[in-house]
Amino acid sequence: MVKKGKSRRLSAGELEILQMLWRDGPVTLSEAQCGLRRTIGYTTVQTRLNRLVEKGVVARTSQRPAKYRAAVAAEDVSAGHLNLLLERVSGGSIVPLVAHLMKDRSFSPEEILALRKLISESEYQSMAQKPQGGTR
Amino acid sequence: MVKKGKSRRLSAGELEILQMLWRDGPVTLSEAQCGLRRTIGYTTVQTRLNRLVEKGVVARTSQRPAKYRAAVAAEDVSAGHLNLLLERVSGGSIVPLVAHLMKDRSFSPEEILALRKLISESEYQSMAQKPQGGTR
DNA sequence: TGACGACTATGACACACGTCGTAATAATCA
DNA sequence: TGATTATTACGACGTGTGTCATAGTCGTCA
Repeated sequence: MVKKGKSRRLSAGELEILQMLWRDGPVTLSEAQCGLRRTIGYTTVQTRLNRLVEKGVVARTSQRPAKYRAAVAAEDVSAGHLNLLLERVSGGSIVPLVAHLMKDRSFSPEEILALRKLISESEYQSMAQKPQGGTR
Repeated sequence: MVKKGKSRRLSAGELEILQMLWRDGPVTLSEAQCGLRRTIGYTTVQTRLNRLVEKGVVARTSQRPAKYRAAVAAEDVSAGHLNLLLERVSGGSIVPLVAHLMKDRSFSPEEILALRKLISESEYQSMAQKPQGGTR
């Protein structure tokens, strides 16, 4: 189990780095710099990466051109942020959040299907765990 | 039209204040202090609120016991954060995000229904318009 | 109208972040 | 092996945020 302990906050800029790490996998410093959308100084990237390492969310190899890789899963971080958002804004219910996500956006048939599947599965789970509703 | 312009970042602590404002409506400073989960200093709340006012996300009346109220809608802020999260973590597709939202959570039949309805509506929209996408 | 308490303005301090420059160290190659 | 280049370590600076103290202002009531 990863030592999450303090569950430090990650700032927007740190997420920016992490995002690239998730997308591109382990990279060296120079690769990291190129991988970013914006161009920021080489040592700036270095500093950010180092701070991320100190926080334990990024790991670094000791080979000479050191490689950096994300040490936390994107899902974990996003889940944390999502839950926070959920609590803060929707009072815990996901429906308004999903509504917002779907608003002004169009989806492929595959996505529609995937979403339907998610709901069906969740419904099934609910019935299995709380079987007081009986067959309806 | 509200001057949103820069759409400044809101920190976690600022969201904490905003959240209370959304929940409790216009409050005075002392009410605000009581309204927070944690107990923090009176003048700390004052400072935070003032900074929020400077940023334009909170409005303040000029009556003597000044009342503070949120000047941005919860939906706006949440939408902004959501889109960011979406871009950063799911590469733009909402399916993984929704999957995460639904994981380890159970829903009432009403919620299931609401979610289904959302999907159906979205599906209908897609078929009706067949647009070249791009919610720019 | 003067005192008391509530409200407000202002300033201060520490720490986290974003940004980078410069010095030190390792790798490479003629 | 010495010079050149890539990589790394370290430090610095400004701004934003979280935290609060203190002093000034206003309202109210005896």
